[in-house]
Amino acid sequence: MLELAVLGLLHESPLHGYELRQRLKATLGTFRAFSYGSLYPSLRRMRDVGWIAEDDGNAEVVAGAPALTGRRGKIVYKLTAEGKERFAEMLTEAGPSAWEDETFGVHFAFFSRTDPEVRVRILEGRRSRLEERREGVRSSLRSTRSRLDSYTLQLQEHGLESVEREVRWLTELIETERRGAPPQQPPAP
Amino acid sequence: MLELAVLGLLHESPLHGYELRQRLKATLGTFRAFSYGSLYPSLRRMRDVGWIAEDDGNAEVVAGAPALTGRRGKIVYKLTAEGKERFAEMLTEAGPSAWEDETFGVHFAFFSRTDPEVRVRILEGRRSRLEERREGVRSSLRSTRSRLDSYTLQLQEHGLESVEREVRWLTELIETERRGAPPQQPPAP
DNA sequence: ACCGCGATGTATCGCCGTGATACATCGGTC
DNA sequence: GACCGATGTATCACGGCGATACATCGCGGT
Repeated sequence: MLELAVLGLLHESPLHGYELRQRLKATLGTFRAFSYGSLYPSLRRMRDVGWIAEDDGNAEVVAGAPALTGRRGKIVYKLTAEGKERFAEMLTEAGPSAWEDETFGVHFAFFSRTDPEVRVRILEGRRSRLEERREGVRSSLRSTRSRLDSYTLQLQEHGLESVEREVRWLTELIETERRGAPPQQPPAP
Repeated sequence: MLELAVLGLLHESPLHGYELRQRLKATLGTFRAFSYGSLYPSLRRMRDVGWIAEDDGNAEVVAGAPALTGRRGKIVYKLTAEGKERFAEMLTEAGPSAWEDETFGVHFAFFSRTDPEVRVRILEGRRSRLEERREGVRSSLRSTRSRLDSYTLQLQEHGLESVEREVRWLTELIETERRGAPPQQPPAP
């Protein structure tokens, strides 16, 4: 989850923790935050298993004073070969884990590096997931509508509309995918 | 959070765990699930601090065989006086904790038992929370739009529209509240 | 020249909720 | 009379969150 996101961002360029978090926010947007409380431990774990490494760049600078003062500089991470492999693997996995609430957004964010067939499968998986949920809400609403106070009803209906909207969005995306060209890409003249 | 929800549901009628979870799903809808993994421990804690109690109803039945077989029946919980107090207190708290993502839905679900002024304050708090987020996304979008691939862009814009929709919904609710009558309630003739 | 302050930067900790799993009972159906 | 899905209670490892701590940097104000 977080790991996939980190791998994906580091795939573009080496980054340090703070930057990583900014990019996370900018890339995932409203969808998910990811606090430092999960980011730093995650970075440590990924470093320990060797998917990422500290990129000390060119450490040709003075080697005396900094050490004495306990000076702590930025810690820049970059992908290792293993990390790249792992990232590629993760992008081909189109199982349920790819279309759950928490996961889908991250997978989607890296769709431009995902195989077209996998993309469609994930989008469809996500859609049926939401369709199930929609039916659940609908039937629950049918059977309990009269018993609910107006606020609860309001909440239910707002939720239902959100899901419906999401389904429409996915349907459009799927059609676009099927049509061949991902968003814009006019055929060569 | 879960505690508020449980208190609110038990306020209507005594329930056992399984039922509680069904009601949770039906009441909160798409908004939040709450698994047994949090429900049962929470019930235990709330019982320990005395907000709820096991309602053994009329235990006038046979007292022999069941005990011998280690028979485990339903465990029905009901609110204690303390629990009712605590619930009332929670409903008057209109702080940031009431309009965060995870919390808002639960508070909203019990609006019919919440003071009108508190309702408006929570709705407004929620709205400004979302407006902040919206501005964040917008400015991040303004400054990075050109650098984003079409999928990331798609995700951003979908997220932005979701937030905008939510804000509109809240604005309508606030206006309805201000107009006096919570959804339906004609003034006495 | 100095102070303060907000942004940058790394890190930890307790809390809460999830999803998987286990296990037992009950009411039907074939 | 055997099976099965719904009902019912419970636990555990795991992941992420929010608060918090602390240090540095660059900047504007006086």
